[in-house]
Amino acid sequence: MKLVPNKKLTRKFYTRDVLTVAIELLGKILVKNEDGIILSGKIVEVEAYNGEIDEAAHTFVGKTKRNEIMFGEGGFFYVYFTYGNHFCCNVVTGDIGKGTAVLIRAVEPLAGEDIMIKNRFGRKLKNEKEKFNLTSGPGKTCQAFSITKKHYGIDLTGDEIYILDSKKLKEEEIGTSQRIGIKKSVHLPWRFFIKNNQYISRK
DNA sequence: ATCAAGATTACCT
DNA sequence: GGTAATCTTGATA
Repeated sequence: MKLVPNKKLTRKFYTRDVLTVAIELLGKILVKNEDGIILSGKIVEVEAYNGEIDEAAHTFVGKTKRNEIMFGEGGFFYVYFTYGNHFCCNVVTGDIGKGTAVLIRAVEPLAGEDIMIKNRFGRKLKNEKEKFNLTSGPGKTCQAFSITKKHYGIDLTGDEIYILDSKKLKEEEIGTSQRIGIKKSVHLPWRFFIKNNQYISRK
């Protein structure tokens, strides 16, 4: 797919197969622009979820109030709350009715890193090592970006939360593994990450 | 109305 | 390496 560097990804990008979108989202730039505060990060780790064949997907059981947005058109934001503490954010993919989405598991901070530090720790960094604990997981990323239920259903082709294009990664730069933290459909190799990146959640 | 599980994280040994 | 914390959601009655 032909795309222009540093331009916002369009609806067409998102309304494709979930695995294709998941892999191509690596290296792209997640941007949040709210109340004049701009936060951004390079996407370095994702997971694909497909309710049609994947028991771990929230959409596997059919439509509920929580997963409704995942059954809509691609290019919308699916945010959910889990384990009593954490939000996780996803990019809905495919056509209406598919129930597929990509979980953003980790990013590498770009703009607004100082604000992310404040959002995560409420203080300054204690050491250099702590820097890599900023956004190295789905819950951490949402906390750093102040992403909550309030952002459920946002249109990613809009101006509040969106994703910028970037140069396509080479195949050898991308790693694949089983997904993390699930108990069903564990075998599916649907986690994708940028090899040797310091911000991925696990080796 | 009640209950069990969960796409996690931080902290412990 | 292991596990407690914490509460929304979805299922069952």
